Amino acid sequence: MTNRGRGSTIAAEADLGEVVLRPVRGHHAFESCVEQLATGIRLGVFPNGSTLPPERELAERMGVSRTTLREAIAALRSAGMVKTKRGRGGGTVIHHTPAAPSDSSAESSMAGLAPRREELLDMLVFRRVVEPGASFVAACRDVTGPQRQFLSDALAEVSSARDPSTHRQADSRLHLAIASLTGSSKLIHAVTEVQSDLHDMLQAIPVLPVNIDHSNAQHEAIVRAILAGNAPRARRAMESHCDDTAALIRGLLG
Amino acid sequence: MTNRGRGSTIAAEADLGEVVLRPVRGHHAFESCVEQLATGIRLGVFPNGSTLPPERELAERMGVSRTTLREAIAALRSAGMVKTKRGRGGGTVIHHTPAAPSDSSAESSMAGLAPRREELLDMLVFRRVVEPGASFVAACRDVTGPQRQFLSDALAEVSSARDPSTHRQADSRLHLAIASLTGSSKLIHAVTEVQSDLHDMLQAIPVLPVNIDHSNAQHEAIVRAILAGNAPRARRAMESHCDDTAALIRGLLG
DNA sequence: GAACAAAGGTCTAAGGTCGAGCCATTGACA
DNA sequence: TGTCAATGGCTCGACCTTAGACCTTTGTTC
Repeated sequence: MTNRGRGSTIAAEADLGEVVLRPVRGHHAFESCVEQLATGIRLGVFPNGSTLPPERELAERMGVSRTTLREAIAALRSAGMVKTKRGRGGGTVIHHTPAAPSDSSAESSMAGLAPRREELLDMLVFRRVVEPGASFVAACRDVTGPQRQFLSDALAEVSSARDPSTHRQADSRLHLAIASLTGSSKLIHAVTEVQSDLHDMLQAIPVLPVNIDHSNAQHEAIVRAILAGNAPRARRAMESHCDDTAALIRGLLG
Repeated sequence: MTNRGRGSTIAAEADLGEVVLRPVRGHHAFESCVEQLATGIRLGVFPNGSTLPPERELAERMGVSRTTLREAIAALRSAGMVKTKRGRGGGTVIHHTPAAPSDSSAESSMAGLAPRREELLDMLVFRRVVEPGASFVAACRDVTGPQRQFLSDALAEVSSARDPSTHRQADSRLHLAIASLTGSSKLIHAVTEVQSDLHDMLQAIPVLPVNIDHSNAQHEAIVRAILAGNAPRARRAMESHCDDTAALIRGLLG
């Protein structure tokens, strides 16, 4: 496209123009807000019963007008994900609704994700780079006392989670906790995106107890390596973890 | 923020809400278009004298209305970066303007980047994850004949670049070429962003011939490892390369 | 030279988004 | 109990963005 047989003597690089240009923004501001907040809620970043920041503050942090943010919140409210109370001490309260039990057939559950197949496969590649990278960086950091506690708590929550839904959330939180230790907002964002897609997929498939046990063992290895400051081992452990999840998902996506 | 002492029994995770929420979109569509196109031009993705895709097609690929895209192009035109010709066979032609020679003092050149200091340091962390990751993935891929040629050509261009400006562009193109071998649009985008920031910095500092020689040697090692399909070595080589550039830049940013 | 095709140039109506101000409700505190 | 502060609820005008249709220019082809 960049070169169409005239004007340029360079042909080989033409492909770069193809791959570098990308949609300037996926959706409208409203949709992005809904998605970001809903993701935060589903991933358990905002625990059940907790309160969102005030609208004015949230709007500013999300770089969006209060009008738009309010529409997004209204959407969440009509979806039953939050409840709003006015007045001082009021606010928007997270109200986790138990995930509607999908029909237990893996194929039909994954069917809804079929249109996003390419995107999701791409995500798995991207994840295999950023999550191990984040583990590596986290292990290089001087992790302070409270942060060690934060990480250990997140690990304990995953291990002790009873039902699949709770486990899913705790899993996401652990991965986000690791990313947050890096202190890099770009890395954190990359992991958040990845976890959001991953969440969609893993919630759509029945995860066996055997998978969960295996996953928990890997989580422990990752956290141990990070706390020990052993960056290469942290990365390798996370790589194995990503590879195993990816294999499971690729198998189902075909 | 997420929890303010009431409503939630969980306090430790409150931080996640802080770090996960992020601006929904950096700028308006118009600004993003300008930035993306200008970046493509500066990085040499669109070689001098080449023609942009037709407006209608470009608009669609960038997910933006033709009106908006046209405004962006008008901005580039008034900045002297492109020239437009009407009629069949016409189009928007890239017109590289020689970079305005900055005053040769490194401190004063970097001064303009001071407001972005945090962002740029973050970028170096992110880069150290995504570029080695991209090299790793690229080396895992079955690189076809034309792709091998593409990569080799990009390498040759960097090595043979005469002036600093040409070298900068060829360098960016090589890194983008490696990323494009992964076939992952998320990875490509991550590398594009990183290279854009990097470009701003490296153009602001005087790069010594000694640095360029060193850099060229590293580039060759990276490309060799990728062509040989040696993923771990490709990653290690790219890590060294990133570390060296980062050390140079961190030193100047303070 | 005439017709066509491929580009950029222009216009309009409809809707999204913003920012800013003001209102309404509620709990905290003097 | 009365006042205040913090919070969500609402409205309005300005601007940005979109989608589509139509115009103009220009090279190609017959």
